[in-house]
Parts: sequence; structure tokens; C-alpha cells
Amino acid sequence: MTRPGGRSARVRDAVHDAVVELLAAGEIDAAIPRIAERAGVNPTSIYRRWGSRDHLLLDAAVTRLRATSPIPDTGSLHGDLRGWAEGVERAMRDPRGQILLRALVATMSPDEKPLEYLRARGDDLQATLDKAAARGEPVPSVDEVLDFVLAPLYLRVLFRRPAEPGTGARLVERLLMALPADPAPRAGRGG
Amino acid sequence: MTRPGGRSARVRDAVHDAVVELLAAGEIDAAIPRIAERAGVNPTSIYRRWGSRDHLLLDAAVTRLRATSPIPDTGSLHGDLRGWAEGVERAMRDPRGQILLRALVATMSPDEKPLEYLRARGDDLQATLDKAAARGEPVPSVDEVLDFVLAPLYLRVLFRRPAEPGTGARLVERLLMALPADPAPRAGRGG
DNA sequence: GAGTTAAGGCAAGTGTGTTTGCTTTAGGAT
DNA sequence: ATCCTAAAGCAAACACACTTGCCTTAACTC
Repeated sequence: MTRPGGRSARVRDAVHDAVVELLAAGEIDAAIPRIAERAGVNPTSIYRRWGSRDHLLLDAAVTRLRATSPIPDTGSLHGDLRGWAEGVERAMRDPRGQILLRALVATMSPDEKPLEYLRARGDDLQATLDKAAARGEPVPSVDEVLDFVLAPLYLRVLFRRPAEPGTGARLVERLLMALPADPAPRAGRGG
Repeated sequence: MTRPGGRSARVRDAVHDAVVELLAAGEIDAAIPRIAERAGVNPTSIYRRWGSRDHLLLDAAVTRLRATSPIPDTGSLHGDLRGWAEGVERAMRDPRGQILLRALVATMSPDEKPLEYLRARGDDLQATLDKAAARGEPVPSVDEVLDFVLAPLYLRVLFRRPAEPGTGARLVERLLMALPADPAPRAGRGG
């Protein structure tokens, strides 16, 4: 990527778009020539850049999901987590979000270290929690947020149906409700 | 399957075994001829029976996962859920369990109705909860068990690393701890 | 604006996954 | 024991994804 912002970026975006559209349209095993056609690009360009369909899918999923639902800064932990959870929930009600999450799970190598995507999210989360702790608010651990807010939202999408509106907010409320009023730093659950 | 228990079943098991072994060994995109070779079976048999690689993977995953970690009957809800959660946790520490869960997520059609596999689990869970309620114990809803016990265990496997020993038991304890002492039927969370 | 060079496009060649018609085998039925 | 039929095996034809060498385009640099 020594030439950012030019033709290279255009092709990359067009290919990512094509992947998302095709998957969302139900062509879940569209091969590279089909994706290239949809993107208005030569198949060779895809083979040369991504090498395999799985690498392309993983790249598209990570890139696109990373842009989704950042953690807001509302001034209170409750507001931050609630805004974030609602964003995740909304993204997971979009068929494209669903398919991207599924593609991510499908193409991640099982022995992969904690995926960069989720690690970055964990870091963001930690920063948000740190700020809240500095304000004197009682805070959960990152693990608790992932276990009791993100996990239910994701599991519902992957195995059942997308969470109904309000689920994210309810999960956040339940988690924060369970915290001790004392803002002493909590012993993490060991992740 | 009009001829259960004979050659047909042997071939099916051999093919399922081959799938699990190959996936667990890292050959995640082993094609059908490769699976057939490993199973000691003719590729045509696989094409005729399953039609596509995805159908085969889904069938193998559902079949094998269904046999894993049933809910025990210990006489107390706490014991039942704890035994089950520990079983799930253990299955997810096995590379074959991990890969099967991943294959399941990857090959499920996104618009699939709640997957038969998880629906059956939900029914088992409901039966366990009903028994406990009949004994006068306070019980959570099926949704709560899925959200706060199964979801964290699955998410950790899919995105991070398998849960450490004791995680399942701790999740169950936390859930039951949060219940009101009054065993009145709880209003479900609407799933 | 001319030069430099990744990256994209093109086209021909190659391999392998998939299909299909036919034959053989093995379980169950009579 | 013999018949019957689904399912498995076999082999040849087929299709198409993938590779590769070469040429062209376009973006950054001086």
C-alpha cells in the first residue's frame, strides 16, 4: 500500500463493496471471478492482491466492521456503553453487518491470536473504562463488558435472530447495576 | 436414510470423521476429493449424498455438536446448569469442538430459522428450568441462560481463546446469584 | 511536465473439482 | 436362500477457477 488514496484504494473499495453485496444477496459462495465482475475489476487483480478468497473475505470483514459503532464519549460510562451497545445492535440488524460478522468468524484462522479487530475494540473499551474510573465511577472489567454485552448481541445474530431494539441498552444497564457502588478498581476475571 | 445402521451409516461416519480430522489438522479448505480420500470413500458418494461441501460441513457440525455436553439431572438447577456449562466449556477446549462450532457458524445460511441444533438445546434447557421451577427453585429464563452463560463461552472460542477452566461454573453462579429469592415465574426477556 | 514504478488489465495455458451414465455391492424383504 | 433396490464405486467428459508472462495505465517524484 505504498500508494494510498489513488487507484489502489478505489479498487480495494470496489472489491470490498462487491464482496459485501454478493454475500448479502445470498451468493455466499461466489468465487473470485464473480466478485471481480461485480466490482468491475479484473480477476487477476484480486488474485494478485489477496491471493485467496478467504483472505479477501477476512480483509473485507475486518475493514468494514472496524468502521462500525465506535465508542462515543458522553461524559458518563453508562452513556458511553449504552451508545456503543446500541450501535453494535443496529449494525447487527443490518444484513450486511450480519454477513460480515459471519464471514469474519468463518475465515479467521482458529489458532489466530486474539483477532486484531477485537483487540482494537478491547483497547478502546479499556480506555473508556479508564476514563470512567478516573472520574470516580464504578467500572466493570473489559472481560465483563465483552461477556455480558457483546457476547449476547453477537450470539443472537450468529445463532438466532438479531437482537431486538433496546437489548443492548438493557444488557448495559444490567451489567452496571451489578457493580458495587464503591469505585475501587475491580479485580479482573483473568483474561 | 431408509437403511439405517448399515453401509450407509458407516460411510456417513467415516466422512464426518474425515471432515473433523482435516479441519482440526488445519486443512480448512480441503476439497471434497481430499475428504473422500481421507474417509476411504469415493468422491462421487459425497457429491451424491451431500451435494456441496457446505452442506457436508453443516451436517457434520450439527451431528457431532449435538452429541456433546447434554444437560445432566442432578436434582438442583445449580448442579444441572453447572454440569452443562462445564461440559460446553470442556468441548470448546477441544480443537475439534472449536472447529465444529466455527464450521457451524460459517455454513449456516444467515436467513436460516433458529438453527435446529440450538433450538433443541433451548428445549432441553426449558425442560430443565421447568423441573427446577416445579421444585420451587427460582429460575432464570432460557434467554438469560443463553445470553449470560452460553454466549460468553462461545464468543471466547470464536474470537479470543477458549474459556479457562471454571469459567462456565462462575458464569452460572453469577446468573443464579442475580435471581430474586422468590420463585415466582419470571417475565421472559421476549425472545 | 517528464520519468519511474507499483498496480491493473489481458490472454493463453494448466490443473483440478464436479458432473454423469453405467456397473457393482450389500442390506433388507419375501 | 433368493430377489430387490438404495447406495457406493468407477471412469470419462466437462467446466471453470486459478496461474503466469507480458503489456498498459496511472499515481507519486523531481
